Formats: sequence, C-alpha cells, structure tokens
Amino acid sequence: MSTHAAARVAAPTRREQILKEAARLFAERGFHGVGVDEIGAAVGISGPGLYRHFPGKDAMLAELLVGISERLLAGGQLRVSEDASGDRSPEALLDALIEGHIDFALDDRPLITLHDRELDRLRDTDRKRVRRLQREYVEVWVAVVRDLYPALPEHEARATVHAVFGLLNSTPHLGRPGALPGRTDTAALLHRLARGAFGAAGEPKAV
Amino acid sequence: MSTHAAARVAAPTRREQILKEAARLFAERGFHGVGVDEIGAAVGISGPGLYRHFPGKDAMLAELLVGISERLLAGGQLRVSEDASGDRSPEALLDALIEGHIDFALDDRPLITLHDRELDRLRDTDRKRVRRLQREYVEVWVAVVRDLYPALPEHEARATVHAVFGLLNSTPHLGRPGALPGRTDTAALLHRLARGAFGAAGEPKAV
DNA sequence: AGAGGTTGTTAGTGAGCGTTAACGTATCCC
DNA sequence: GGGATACGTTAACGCTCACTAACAACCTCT
Repeated sequence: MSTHAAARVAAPTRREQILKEAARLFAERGFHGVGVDEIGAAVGISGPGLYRHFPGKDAMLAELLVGISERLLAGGQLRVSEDASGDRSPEALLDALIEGHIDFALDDRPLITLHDRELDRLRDTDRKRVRRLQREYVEVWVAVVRDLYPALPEHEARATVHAVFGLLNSTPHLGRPGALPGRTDTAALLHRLARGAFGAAGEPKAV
Repeated sequence: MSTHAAARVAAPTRREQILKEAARLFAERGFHGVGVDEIGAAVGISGPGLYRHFPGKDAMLAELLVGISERLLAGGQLRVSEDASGDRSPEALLDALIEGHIDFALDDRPLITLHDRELDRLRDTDRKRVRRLQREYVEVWVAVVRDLYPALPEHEARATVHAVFGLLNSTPHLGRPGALPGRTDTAALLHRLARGAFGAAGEPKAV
C-alpha cells in the first residue's frame, strides 16, 4: 500500500531489517543479552533510533514470536485445507506437514530457536496469544497423525508430535550455517527420521 | 570427605540447595532474567549471602552446566564400558544409552533446558569445556550407532544423534511436571520414538 | 519557499542488578 | 574465656541499559 516501490523483490523495509537482525541477535545471545544499541548498529542506525519503528524492545520480540507462530499455523492449515477434498492419503498429508516444518526450520533457524526459548519474556497477553497459536498448530498435526494411526491414544499422539518438533527443531545444533552437507540431503534425512518416529509411535510391534 | 554427616539420605548441603533452586529459576526465566535476590530467597537466605558459597552468579551456572555435561558423558561411557567384553548386542547397547538419557531428561528437566539454552552465558574457558564434553558424549552415541548401522555415513549418524537428542529433550514441553500420564509410559514412548528414528536413519528403504 | 511529517542524531535519566563493604552471631577448639 | 571460622545480615556503590528529550536533516506537497 504505502510502499510504491518496485514490485521486484520487494526491497526490505527498515522494520523488516530490524526484525531480521533482532531475531538473529536474540537467538545468539538471548533477549536480555542483547542491547538496543547492538540491534541498531546491526542495521546501520544507532541506539534509540529504533524507537521510531517500535514502541520498545519487548515489542520486537512479541512481533517476532507472534509472526512465527502465525506463519507456522497458517502453513499447516493451508496444507490440510488443500486436502479438503480428501483425495490425498493421510501419509501424503503428514509428509506435507513435515516438509513444511522442515523448510521453516532450515530457512529460519534463529526464529526456531527463539520460538521455544524466549517465550517467557513476553507480556501476559502476548504470551497467551503465542501459546494459543502453538497449541492450535499442534492440534493440526495431532488430527492428521490420529487419522493415519487411529489406534494411537490422543495423549500419546500429542506427546509424539511434541517430540518430533524437538527432533525437527534440532537444526540449530547441526553445526554453523554453512556446515550442513547440502540442504536437500539434510531435509531428506530429517524427513526420514520424523517418519520413522511416527511409524514407531503408530506401529509399536514393528520395533 | 569433609562431610561426616549421616550416611542416610545425605542431607542436602546449602550449596546443593542453591544449585537446585538456581537451576529451576534459570530454566524458568533465563539466566539474565533471575536476580541473585530471588535465588537467595528460594533457599531462605537473602541476596548477597550467596557469595559465601559461590564467587558469583556466573559460577553457579558454570557449575550446573559442567556438572550436567560430565554426568551425561560419564553415564554414557559407563554403559559402553560395561559392554567392554562385547557380549551385548549393538541394539541392547543403544537401548541402554537411550534409557539413560531418558532417565536424565525426565528426572532433571530444568537441567536439560539449561543445557542447550544458556551455554552462551559462560566464560570462554567454561564454555569450551562444556562443548568438549558435549562433543564427546555425541561421539559415544555415534560410535554405537555406526556399529549398529555400518552403512550410515558418519555425518548422517551425527546429525541423527543430534536430532534424537532434540526428540528426547522435548520433555520440558510435554506439559507441567505432574501432567505426564505416568513416567514409565512416557519413558517407553520416548524410547520407541528414538528407536524408530534410528531405524529410519539406518534402513531408509523400510520407510 | 516553507510547513509538516518522517527518520535520524546525541545527551541525559532513572531503574535494576551484580557485587563489595562493614558488621553481627553461633560454633568449635584450646 | 577467647580467638578463629562459617554463615548471615543490611547498606551502598557502580555499571549497564531501556527509554526519553531535544534537536537536526531530508522529502513531499502546495
């Protein structure tokens, strides 16, 4: 709307630059471990200039966490709704969810880190909102998993989903940014691992 | 040694009380989010009284993280060395590692949280030491996994181990302390999931 | 040209917090 | 009894850091 910039690659606005750098710094040193001066320096302005774009440091974290949660949920819901006609197999649906989550975990590693690390630094209202979005996202997965493995009790399905999130979100521990042996291979490996875990949950005897 | 106390249940010394409460508080609100006054209050003394037991706040975190890493590594090495005669199957050995890690993840949830969350707050020397211990622990697992699945390339084995750690360490997300549907069942489920993931890593075609 | 909005700047303020100082008290040992 | 030691206390210091105030440069529109 307000930006009549070239429709090309959508030049990153100042706000977006700030959010991106803040995410990186928060992930590296923690919310309390990063000063506003550092965030400003990372985008070329210094210190209190940030307050032209955000009402405070908390607001940056809040916008980051709410944004992540909303995008994750929206992505999951989109993939499920694409299957509204029910023509896809439950396996394919679960694969789609896994693939989407892996894309996210590989492309936005700082955000993944923040997502379960700095949630407690939010104001009550924001924290509740993020938790709600997270819960809804989990429920999307649980529904698909239980569709695929009807014999799996609900609480086990939920615990399994949380555990698989832990597995997929391990990407920040896999070495520094470029150390991965190829994004495609890593994604494929994580996918296999996740499917293996779900399979073990749903078909215990196969172990 | 210095404590000639009753051999009974080993009455917790002040230092141990402090470490336990500090671990809980650090896990709940982050290292920088907790003040020394709070830690003191949690053990019945207030504020600077802590400095009779620790040279500083950093030292508490360092002792916690080094302690965790050492216990994890020692536990893993012990389980492997028990098999020095080689009479146990690789499967049983991997199961023993998984079981030990699960016990740890279920019994010391705050420490698990700290373990990968507050590492960067340590002084260089302590951080390097913890990283070294963590790396050695990973290598113990990698050796066992590659023994079980010789066809698995080393970097994939290592990534898989990290991912399974993420899976097992998801216990803090499984609801508040008492909400687990029975410790035994949770442990069994996590064990199945981990074995499923390893199996998928080692036998890709089975998927 | 000049008013107004946007986006910076630097200097300062006030609160929080880790740490130290100075001081009390109980216990142990001779 | 009387030091030494262990373990607390409260008061204060000093630094960091989020945030505000006051001011300046540029862009746009009439």
